[in-house]
Amino acid sequence: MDSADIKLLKEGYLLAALSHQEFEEVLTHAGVFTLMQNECLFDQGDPATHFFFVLSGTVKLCRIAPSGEEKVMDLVRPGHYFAEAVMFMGGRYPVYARVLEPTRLVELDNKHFLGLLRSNADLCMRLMSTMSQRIHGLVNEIDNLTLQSGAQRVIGYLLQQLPEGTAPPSVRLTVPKHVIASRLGIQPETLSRVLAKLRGKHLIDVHDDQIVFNDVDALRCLS
Amino acid sequence: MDSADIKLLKEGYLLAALSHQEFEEVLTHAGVFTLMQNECLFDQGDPATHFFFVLSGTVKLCRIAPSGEEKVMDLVRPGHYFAEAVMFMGGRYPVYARVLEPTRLVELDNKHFLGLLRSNADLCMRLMSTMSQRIHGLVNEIDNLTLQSGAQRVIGYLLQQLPEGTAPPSVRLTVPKHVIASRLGIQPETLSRVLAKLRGKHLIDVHDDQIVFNDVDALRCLS
DNA sequence: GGCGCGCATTGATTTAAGTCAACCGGGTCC
DNA sequence: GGACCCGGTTGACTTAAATCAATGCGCGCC
Repeated sequence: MDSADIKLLKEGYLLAALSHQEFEEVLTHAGVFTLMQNECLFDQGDPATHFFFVLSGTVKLCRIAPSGEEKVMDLVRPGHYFAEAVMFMGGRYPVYARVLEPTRLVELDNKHFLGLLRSNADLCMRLMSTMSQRIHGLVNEIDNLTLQSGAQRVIGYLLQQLPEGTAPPSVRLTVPKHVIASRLGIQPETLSRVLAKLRGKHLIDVHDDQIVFNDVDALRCLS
Repeated sequence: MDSADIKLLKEGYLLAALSHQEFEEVLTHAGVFTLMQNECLFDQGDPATHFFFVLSGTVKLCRIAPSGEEKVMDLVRPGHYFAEAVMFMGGRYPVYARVLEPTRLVELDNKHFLGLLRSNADLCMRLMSTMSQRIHGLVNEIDNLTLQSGAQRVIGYLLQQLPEGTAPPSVRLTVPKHVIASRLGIQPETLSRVLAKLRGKHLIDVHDDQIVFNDVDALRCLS
């Protein structure tokens, strides 16, 4: 773990609650490692012993239906945690985790971290805050899935990816399109058609994984 | 608040972490009141100042789409909390709350409770545990919405309502059917048709809000 | 180069669920 | 009693999205 990594981890919202000494202690209980493209971190149902922080790369969290098809529940990017809530459900990961590209991760030991939580109210507050945000995100997700059309979800997703103040406004899709489709709860074909339609209306231009927005406001009011 | 109420509240998982003295103090900051059928507790977007515990009755938590249609996010029954995660999102309720029948509630003051959390690690642990369960529930919900058919969701819901070891196995729908439909993300007509179909296959019998299961195992393997 | 493979796109078709409309039975109110 | 409303059911029809199938394209590999 180089100094940039440590900086990223330390500045992540959660651990900012720790004193220098506590942070050092966390490091002694933390593992750092790299997974290669498509490697699996844990399977749905595996005993949950750690939670994770992404240093670089992308992690895909999925559910699999009995029928075999999979639904991407979340895509985790550098600077974010995942599976930290599982720590309290005592048991098993409710999703499986796989990386989409070479990905470097920090793993934090649940047992040790629970001990730390007992002695640090600030840390508790921060963890509760992140969990609460996650809940809010999931509620929004359900809202989207039940009250919005596929096209609206696509537009919402694109706008969400849009960084602040770029001109011309554009996004780069960093994950394969079929993964985005699953993330949005639609089929790849449907995603393709939605993008084609938006292109037809000259609201966006698509060049491979690069999407240029011609009229952000118009898109906003469609979502 | 009579002694049965106090017992229910005290035995609810969350507050069991409190000493007798702490519990008494919580009571001094807690309000108890009754809402009549269809009364609104808070609106989506209202500033969140309290969270709640249901003593009796049923609370409906909803989102409203721009189009005006609503999606029931959750139905909260006696012995359970709601809106406790909102406490950390600083701000506003992400759903609106309305009661389906005369309902008695305990309201707990966010500010005071946050203070209590700072001084009581056990309480933190319990709250994190309930939040984590909520997350798990929401993940399952998304799974259901994206990977299962409407019929499967109906069956799953019915089985979930089924109490342990009743013979003959049956459930009583305590909320109007159109509310259940919205809860499941389908239209009332669809719910009606699914039930009719199950009835046609002699898997269940329906008499108004009473549903008798003729073959629980067959239903289980359909869900 | 030629071959195969995976991903994306496009078209044709199917299907699950939504929409629209009619009807029924139970409750309430005049 | 009759008029009304509300919730649920059922039927006819529409529609959004899934499915199936064909094609194209980039890429690695022998």
